[in-house]
Amino acid sequence: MKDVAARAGVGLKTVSRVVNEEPGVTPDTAARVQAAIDALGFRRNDSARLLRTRRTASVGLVLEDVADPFYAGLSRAVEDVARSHGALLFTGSSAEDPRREQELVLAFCARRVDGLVVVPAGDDHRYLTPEIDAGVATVFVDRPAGRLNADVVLTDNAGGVREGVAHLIAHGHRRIGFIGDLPVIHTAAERLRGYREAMAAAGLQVAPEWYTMGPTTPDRVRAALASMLSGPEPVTALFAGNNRVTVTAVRVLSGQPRPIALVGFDDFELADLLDPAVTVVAQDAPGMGRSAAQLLFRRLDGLAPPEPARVVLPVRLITRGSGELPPAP
Amino acid sequence: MKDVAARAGVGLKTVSRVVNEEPGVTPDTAARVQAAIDALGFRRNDSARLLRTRRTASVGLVLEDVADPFYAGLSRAVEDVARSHGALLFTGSSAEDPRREQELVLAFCARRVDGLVVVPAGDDHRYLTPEIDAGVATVFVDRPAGRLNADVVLTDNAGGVREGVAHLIAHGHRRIGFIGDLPVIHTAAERLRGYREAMAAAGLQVAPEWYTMGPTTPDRVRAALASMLSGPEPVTALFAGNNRVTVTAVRVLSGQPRPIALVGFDDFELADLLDPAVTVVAQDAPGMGRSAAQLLFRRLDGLAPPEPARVVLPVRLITRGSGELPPAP
DNA sequence: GCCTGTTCTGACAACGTTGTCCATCTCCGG
DNA sequence: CCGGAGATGGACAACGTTGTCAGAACAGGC
Repeated sequence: MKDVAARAGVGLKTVSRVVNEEPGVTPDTAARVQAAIDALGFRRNDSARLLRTRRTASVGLVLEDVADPFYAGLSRAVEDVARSHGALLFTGSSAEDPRREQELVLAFCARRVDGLVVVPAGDDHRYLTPEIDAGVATVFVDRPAGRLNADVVLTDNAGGVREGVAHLIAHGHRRIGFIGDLPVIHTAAERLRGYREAMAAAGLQVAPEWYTMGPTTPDRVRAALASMLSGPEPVTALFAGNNRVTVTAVRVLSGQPRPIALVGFDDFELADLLDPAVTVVAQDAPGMGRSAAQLLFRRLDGLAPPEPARVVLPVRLITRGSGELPPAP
Repeated sequence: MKDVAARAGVGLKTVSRVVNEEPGVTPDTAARVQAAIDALGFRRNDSARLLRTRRTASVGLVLEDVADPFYAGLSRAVEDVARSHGALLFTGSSAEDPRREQELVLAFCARRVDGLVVVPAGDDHRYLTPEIDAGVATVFVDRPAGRLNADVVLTDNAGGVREGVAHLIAHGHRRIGFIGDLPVIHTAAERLRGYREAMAAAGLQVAPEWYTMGPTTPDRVRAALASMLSGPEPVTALFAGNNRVTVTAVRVLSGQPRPIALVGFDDFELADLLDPAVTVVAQDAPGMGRSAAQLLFRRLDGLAPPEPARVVLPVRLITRGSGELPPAP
């Protein structure tokens, strides 16, 4: 910038004014400065600029795994909102590891991001208190923060499962299985709650071998399903607690002699092309990302009330066939 | 930092030394400084640090759409490599719009990222020359840069299609259709070339109505397919030029009286569960991301030879059934 | 006691911008 | 011709770090 000023024969500040299109520069000198800029190939250093202005125009996004289609959609929505506010996006995957999440979050804070959108892993986010007090706007998505009262955008997990399970009950099922993710994951616990509530609301007892919570690896899901389908009181229908469970369940059930009804949480591509097509409780990933990001920027612009907001997005039951199979005799 | 120094009764530089774990500080003073840091909740400002050291420890990733599963996998791989080198990742989606790509790239450069991984949109990337000359390491992925000789990591698109089409020919097909993306997209053009070469190699003529290039919206794919399947010489097999085409083709073909053989470029989840299961030419998205990022960091560490590298990753034909259907009589 | 070398420590000037404030210049009305 | 307003331009000090260098403190050898 100094070089540009020298070449154009003006002061440093004048160059700054031209670069920022501030008023108070005659067209004549502006042109001279512009020529010098072009000649020297000058590019403003935004790092320095942002150091001075104390706004970095960037936000950090921490989620479980960018490669997961659900988070990929969420991520894109956050990006779009950020762009519309002129901000750039730092992204990082926590892989469901609280330490890695903390590392990422603190790295973002050290870079002085204006705000943070976080899909929290782990159950204790008090480490964020000093950062939030220091002014980093923070919005949690998909799950609430642990031991911290902060903005959060959620899906109606329990309600969605209730609806899905009620759907199975309405089609005559009484013995319904549930396979969920690790119980420490908030969404997984909520979904289990929805399952229990729906069964209770219909006056149905839940046998302990009908539900199981744990890692959603294909092997474990396969084993869990096998044990639900054998025994004296085999289930006639299954509610799959997430995407990965649903896919594995479809694989296992397609090799099953009796048809087993299935409803899955979270929609996925091609669900309608399978045989039978898979009924799902669909959540709106881009919608969650959008809400979270919008809330974040409202905070940054000082347009949100001081107390933490809690947004719960509705889900939608998409009936496609697999949930409408009658119970095998 | 000044406050910390004052509170600990030491000089500014000593605090800096403690924070950076530089040698030459007595344990005694180090402890005093640390206490002051904790008391004041001090966090080093990395923006300022990086302004001074002239290394931002961050790289920019520009791709078409983070929400696309292919790029999501690529993105995650880049992130992992970046993390292992202690760098943070800026992400942005170009939506296949050259102007938006340029905006993103220049914004990243203005932030002085150390390097750039770009899935190029458009056909002219000369705007990057000054940035590259200024020292921003740049690696292109999936497609080469337009009018610019730079590092690039590609998939063997033409070879993959040749293999897929040869597979169809081996199963007795002679009239094979091809539906590809916009011809300005390098990968689309390469795949068309592969199709032509495979047909020519087998001594087969290609009727003009057997192939078509354009936007891969469901409507257009549907229309293209309809016209290939009608007429005096209907195709008996189809090669789908990408993911989205394959999915639409599966939808259309499932409603078709005669079975039509199908091979798609790029694998997708559940391809094995469809009926018939879909044969694909699989490319390795994480592998591409990894290669590109590794190449980038080798450049940054000065370990790569000066001339631009060109890496071509192999593809893999995964036979599942849809490509083995015999031609309808 | 003095010199030498070895630790430590801190002042100071960068890094590349922008905000503040003052100096100049031009133009107009009185 | 003068005073003042309004435009234009530039000097300087931040922003929060780190690299350089020189000084202070301390020990050891003669």
